[in-house]
Amino acid sequence: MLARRCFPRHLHYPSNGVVSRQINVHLPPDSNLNSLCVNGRLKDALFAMAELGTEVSFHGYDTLITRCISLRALPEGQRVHAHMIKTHYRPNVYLETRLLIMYVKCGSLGDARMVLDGMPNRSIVSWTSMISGYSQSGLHSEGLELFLQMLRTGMTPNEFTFATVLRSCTGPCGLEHGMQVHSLALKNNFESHIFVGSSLLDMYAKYGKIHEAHRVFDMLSERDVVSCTAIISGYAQLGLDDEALDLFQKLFKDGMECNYVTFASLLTALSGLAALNYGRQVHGLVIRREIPFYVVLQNSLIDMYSKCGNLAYSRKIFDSMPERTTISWNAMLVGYGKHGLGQEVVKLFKSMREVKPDGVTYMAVLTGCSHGGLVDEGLNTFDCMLNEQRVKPDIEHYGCVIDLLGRAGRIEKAFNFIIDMPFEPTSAIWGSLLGACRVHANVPIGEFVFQRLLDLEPENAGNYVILSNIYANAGRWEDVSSVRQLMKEKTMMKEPGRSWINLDKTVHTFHSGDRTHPQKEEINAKLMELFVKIKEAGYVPDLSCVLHDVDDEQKERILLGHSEKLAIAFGTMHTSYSGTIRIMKNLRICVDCHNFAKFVSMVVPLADDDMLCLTESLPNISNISLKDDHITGSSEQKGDTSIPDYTS
DNA sequence: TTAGGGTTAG
Repeated sequence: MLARRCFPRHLHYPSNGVVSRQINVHLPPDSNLNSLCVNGRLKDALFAMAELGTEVSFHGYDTLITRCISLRALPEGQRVHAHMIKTHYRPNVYLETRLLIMYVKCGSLGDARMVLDGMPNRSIVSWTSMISGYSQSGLHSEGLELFLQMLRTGMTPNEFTFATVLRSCTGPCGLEHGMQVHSLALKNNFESHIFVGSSLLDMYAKYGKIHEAHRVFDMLSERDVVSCTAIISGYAQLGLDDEALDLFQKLFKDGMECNYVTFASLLTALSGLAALNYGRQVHGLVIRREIPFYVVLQNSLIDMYSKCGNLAYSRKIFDSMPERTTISWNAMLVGYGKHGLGQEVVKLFKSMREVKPDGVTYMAVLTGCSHGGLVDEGLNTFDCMLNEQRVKPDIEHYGCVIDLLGRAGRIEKAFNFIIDMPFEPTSAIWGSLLGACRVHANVPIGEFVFQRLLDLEPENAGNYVILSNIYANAGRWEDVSSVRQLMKEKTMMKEPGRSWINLDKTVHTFHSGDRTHPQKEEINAKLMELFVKIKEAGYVPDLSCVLHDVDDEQKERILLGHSEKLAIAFGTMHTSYSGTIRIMKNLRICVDCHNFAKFVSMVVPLADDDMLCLTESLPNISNISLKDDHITGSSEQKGDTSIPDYTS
């Protein structure tokens, strides 16, 4: 078009008797490089480049490098770079930066750094691209070091640089560095920039500074799906699940945009809350909004259903996945392990072919074996880990083996394993063995372990309680008194046991021996009714769970007052017997309450539907909708379109 | 030309 406009009008249309002049259009010699690249003929373009020799222009090189970047074509990119050197072409800052970016995108950081180091002049884009390369490869200290080097040259970072370098603020000194970068961002007026702010709040959340993270979030000049997801995820990753859910509901009401990452993060919070109803509705929302079921989201769903007690549904999702990552397998293995299905853990692990196990996989298998009582399988797995040497066991893996041996009653073997392991034992390791000493009544090792724990965490009341438990179990009531006296002197208080149940949007909390609930008489009557029924079914109270020197009748009474039993009795009073009673606890359940719950499940009849649900296919949950500021199920739907629940 | 959020374990 431009060339045409340059020609005088009279030369375009020769009139009769006038001989037209021959027009020669002078295109640059490398003009065909662009069309070759655009048409996907990179190899031909490179051949043309070689033929052209020194006649390749700035635009020609730019076209070639851009194509190499988009194709992540490293060898081809190297040929372009080599051609520049061979023909003594002197690229400008822009073109050298493009070369650097090509190496970064192709994962060749060493070459990228050589380009940067050889640049006589560098732009902010050159620096930022190199820092970004380091940050994306997890080379955080290199990224930070380069950032400092950049500052020393007097270069001022821009919003891209801040958003990038904040990702490198991780590890032991990351918070300190991050706060310094934050100061600099403030000075340059970038704190409220949406990309910089999102990185900042994410950095603070990852260090547990959730208030600072939220403050940055509130300061943002605008909000988008990434910044909203980052703050929700920040709460969820810290285990502040209620807060994550509340914030999601608020932002959702305000019209926040959601994508698969938002829902994956939200599902993490719902898993922590064991909030199956919300989890189901999020699943429904994902379907209704036609959010793509990327692997990350499916992994979150597997985890949510298993943590909410709906393991069969996790497996349905797992089996339906067209593609699985190691995390998908880990989530499923963890699910089986948490449900005590050790055999399933081992079976699934053995069938794991499509992806390689990682450290989390081994943790899941070892804990699964530990909870399922599969000692030999667990030890074999650990040996396998040592032999293969692909994943190096860390102290947590050793901890799992100690737990495995301890739970199985092999206390001395567990003790020797601790002594021989290549790590300094932590309080968690000794704590695991102390728990095993309580279960398997090993007083001498228990006393030794308690002394080690006294050195490591003298203020942990739980260790004193377990030791007193060990003494109580051995009938050494004087020692029990001594330990309790020691606790009193140190003014230690064990966190009291507490259970709660969510009924009709109200949370009912019970403490041990609670007599404060308005329905205490009915609860007590129901408790006695259940007690009689389960005793007939074979339940025998486990009096060893009582740590007081009282007679057996008194021990039974104390056991019956445990908060979870009160919550169970209350649940059966108000929940249809065909439904699930879901109780949350702040502490681990005692053995007697565990047995109590199992027997109650046996004597309280389930409706046939619950049993049938196990074999049902994925139900249609597209009718589930969001109403007002709460996520609720639609009351207008016909038939049962909810995801079935078979956890009772 | 350069940038931000994500799933499993403990």
